[in-house]
Amino acid sequence: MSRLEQDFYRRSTLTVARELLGKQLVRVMDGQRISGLIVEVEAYIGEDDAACHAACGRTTRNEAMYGPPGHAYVYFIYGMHHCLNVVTEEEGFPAAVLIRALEPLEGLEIMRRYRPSKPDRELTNGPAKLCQALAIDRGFNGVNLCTSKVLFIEEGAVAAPKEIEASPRVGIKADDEVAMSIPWRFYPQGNDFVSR
DNA sequence: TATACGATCACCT
DNA sequence: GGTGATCGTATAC
Repeated sequence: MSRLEQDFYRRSTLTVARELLGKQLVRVMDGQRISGLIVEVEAYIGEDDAACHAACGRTTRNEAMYGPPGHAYVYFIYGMHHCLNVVTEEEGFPAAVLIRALEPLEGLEIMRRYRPSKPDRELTNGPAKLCQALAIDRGFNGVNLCTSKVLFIEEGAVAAPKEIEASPRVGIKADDEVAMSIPWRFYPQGNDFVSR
């Protein structure tokens, strides 16, 4: 299966977000593949996007978003959770796609070990859950997904979904009418592994 | 140095 | 449907 090249990420964030659906996120641990199909994403684009971490300008936290496309942006939130993003567009422009949910494919037994006493459906159906299942933490911030041996994205094993739903993003401030009304969350119609 | 809060989850009712 | 956990980061003093 071929890995996505940097040119894939160096495009409009909305295009990258839609096309990431159906691709395969792969984590390699001790020579073992842990992977899943990407089934839910959200786009965060530029300093004008109030919901984007870069809305307040460049800081040490969101540094990776300003970096070259195809790199990971991993941040820590709520004192206990990690979330994984993929940096898009040209270097210097802050934009990224948040990976919100996966459909588990390989390494299920390892995911279950990291998420004890959880049914398979809840292994990776949320941004912090999938990081837990794949053992992704801030150490992966800035990793180049085009060259890394332990974290990357491949062409999906199945055809890209045809029917894509778009809706407002989750978890952003309710009083921000503009950010709330932009439908930049994408997922395949009727997929069982999308978060709620 | 101190404080407030967040792109969430799990568990309670 | 509501709330507590828990801490890095940004911002203010």
